[in-house]
Amino acid sequence: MLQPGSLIPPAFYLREPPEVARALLGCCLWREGVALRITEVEAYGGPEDSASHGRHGRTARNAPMWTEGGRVYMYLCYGIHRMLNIVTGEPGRCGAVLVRAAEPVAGLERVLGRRRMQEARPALLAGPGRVAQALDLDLGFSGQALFEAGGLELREGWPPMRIAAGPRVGVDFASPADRRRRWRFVEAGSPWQSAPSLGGVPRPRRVRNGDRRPPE
DNA sequence: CACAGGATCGTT
DNA sequence: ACGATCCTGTGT
Repeated sequence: MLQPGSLIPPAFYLREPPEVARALLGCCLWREGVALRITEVEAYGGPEDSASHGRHGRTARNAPMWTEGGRVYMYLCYGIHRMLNIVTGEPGRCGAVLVRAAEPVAGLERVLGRRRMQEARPALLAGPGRVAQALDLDLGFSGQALFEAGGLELREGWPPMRIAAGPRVGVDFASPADRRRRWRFVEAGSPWQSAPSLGGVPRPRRVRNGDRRPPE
């Protein structure tokens, strides 16, 4: 039987988003017997980060990004998917980390049911929409404190051996500099990550026409 | 008040 | 490659 690690204290979150993002790898999200070990994250900053929801200043939707670190910011993406973000920094500062992939460590049956899958393959939890679905999170979780027991919690897990960094996914609308910023972090070598893969685990490529070479 | 488009995913 | 699906942010 797996023991929950200890709750992560508020001070953990009081750093810049990329630092918190790296530290989140290996930590476990717990809710109602389900535990997911975080394997992929992305850092987002304040108004100075043109890829961030904070880029236009504080609004009704993104207000949780300005709250104290360790709280949740949920939003709806493409009208369909719910995204789990972990707020960073002091109150009044804007920053958050998007949880993009995880590895199941407890409550697998319930996760399989929510994801409508028969067995645990990487697609079970590879992608931010899938992570939120596996934890059955909705927008009402915005504002929840991860450092308080009950509801959704963040607890200690097993840190990665090595971390790989790359550019963030799905931010083509941002400035060239912010697009290039390497604020996506994954556990190197983990199969539990979304596409495109980082850190030396080539995802099986679907090739259209026999033995055509992939572009450089 | 209209409208464009998005920190995605599953299927074709 | 595409459609789903809804609400935010911006402009008039």
